[in-house]
Amino acid sequence: MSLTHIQSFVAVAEEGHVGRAARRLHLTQPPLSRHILALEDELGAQLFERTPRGMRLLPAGEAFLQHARRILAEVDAAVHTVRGVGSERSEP
Amino acid sequence: MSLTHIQSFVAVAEEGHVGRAARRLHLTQPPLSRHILALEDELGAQLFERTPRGMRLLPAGEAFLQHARRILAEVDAAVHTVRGVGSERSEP
DNA sequence: ACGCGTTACGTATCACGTAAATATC
DNA sequence: GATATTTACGTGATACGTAACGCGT
Repeated sequence: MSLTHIQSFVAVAEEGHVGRAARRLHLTQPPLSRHILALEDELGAQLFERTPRGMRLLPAGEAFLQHARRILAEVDAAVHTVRGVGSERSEP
Repeated sequence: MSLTHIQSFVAVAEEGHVGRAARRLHLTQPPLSRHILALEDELGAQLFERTPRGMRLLPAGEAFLQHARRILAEVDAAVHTVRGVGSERSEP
């Protein structure tokens, strides 16, 4: 499991479409599709239903989405916090 | 930034020692040391003070540690949740 | 036939481990 | 000189993109 895979998952979940998500992430479809397959394989559960129109979240996917968003938010918070603390050298 | 780097950081923070953390992670020192350096580079802040006895957390490192633990806990929760939901196929 | 996701495959990048270097006591 | 981290360097694994495929409408 990697943060990249999680970001990919969230993008596909939000777009409901691998192609659009790929463009949003500045990536091509195949690697993005592989991210999702790797996640599903690692979790041992199908996260999306493949329809002719795109990708629909399954219950397991909805559950994962909530955690995925919190993970990414926490990573963001970590970065901002450290950058804040890190710049506290000598106050101007 | 990767989950591996974050795990490495937590291990070093807890052990205060790259060598011990490396053994705990079943890894050698060099890659582990590089994980920390990569994190510090990416965050633009020094996380540890290098002493002859090992590694001591700096304020920025302490701040990051809290977030790091929450990230890893959230990842764990995500995995367990999905595995739980995923096994709800047809109840036995 | 079209639009979607996936698989095949070749190449560039990344990440490891062994070995050597650097630094502090 | 011993113990700690870090850099050098060679090799195996990863991950991308292009192209070809499979499937349903």
